[in-house]
Amino acid sequence: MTTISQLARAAGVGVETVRFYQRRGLLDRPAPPGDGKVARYGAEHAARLAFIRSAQTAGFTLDEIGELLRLDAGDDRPRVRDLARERVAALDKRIAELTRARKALGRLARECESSDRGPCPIIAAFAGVG
Amino acid sequence: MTTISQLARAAGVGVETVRFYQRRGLLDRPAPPGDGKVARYGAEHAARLAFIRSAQTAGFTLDEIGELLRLDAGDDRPRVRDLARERVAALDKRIAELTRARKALGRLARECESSDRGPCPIIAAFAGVG
DNA sequence: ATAGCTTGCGTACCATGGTACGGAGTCAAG
DNA sequence: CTTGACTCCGTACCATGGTACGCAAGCTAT
Repeated sequence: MTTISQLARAAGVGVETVRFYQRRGLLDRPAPPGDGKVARYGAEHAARLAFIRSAQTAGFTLDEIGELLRLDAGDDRPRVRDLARERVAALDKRIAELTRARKALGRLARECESSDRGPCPIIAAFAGVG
Repeated sequence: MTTISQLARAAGVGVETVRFYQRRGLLDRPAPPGDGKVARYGAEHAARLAFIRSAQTAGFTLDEIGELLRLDAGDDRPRVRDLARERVAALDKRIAELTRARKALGRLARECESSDRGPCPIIAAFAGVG
């Protein structure tokens, strides 16, 4: 049983971030304290927080993570798979976009470095000249 | 010489977006109209707008694009190259992150699909069980 | 000439994921 | 018994890239 700041430190996030997740409905607020006046957090809170951070690194948005958490209780595996497939497709799309941008820019940077004569190829490309 | 809405349509953006770029200082406002009362935009505005959209697809932020536009006037090619290299590095980093996420999630999705027995591997992974 | 569409302008709002601040309460140590 | 550290809570603010709204003035078609 820990306090909010210990919970946050253990997960590598800020106290404000924990509260933010609570407001978002991703993380329970612990039961109001009975006699002691500071609420205590337990292992289930730490696990939930770890889940959120894990899912985040897999590219899920907080809204999607909220849905995954609700799904965690039930057993709607087809829905979980749909979410995962959607996310994989979105990741593939984004990776392809970034890869295109990276190649184009890398090429321009090499061209620019290869000579200082004439207009800068990078600027020229954006200006539609090249 | 066109109106703002024609300029926007030609570039495939909304009128509000053109105004947004003007407020950001990326795009000039045309000279106040003399006798006719509607301001007219010329080829240089269209070119500037195209530049912005181009640089955006290369992954530059609007702030960086502002700097590129200022650099376009001068000839500080080393600075342009620095910006391009920074952007390439950032793109590489982001691509690597997304690729990691994509692989992990793709693997989990396949595992989940291969069997409906036991807990869902996707949820289990996020929960730290697997 | 009058309705209705654009223009120009400022301001407010959207999503996304946080971060910061102010104020009140509680707790332990000096 | 006061200081400092921490908690709780709401609300406001940050960056990023727009989108929408409201209003007045001018343009155009009937």
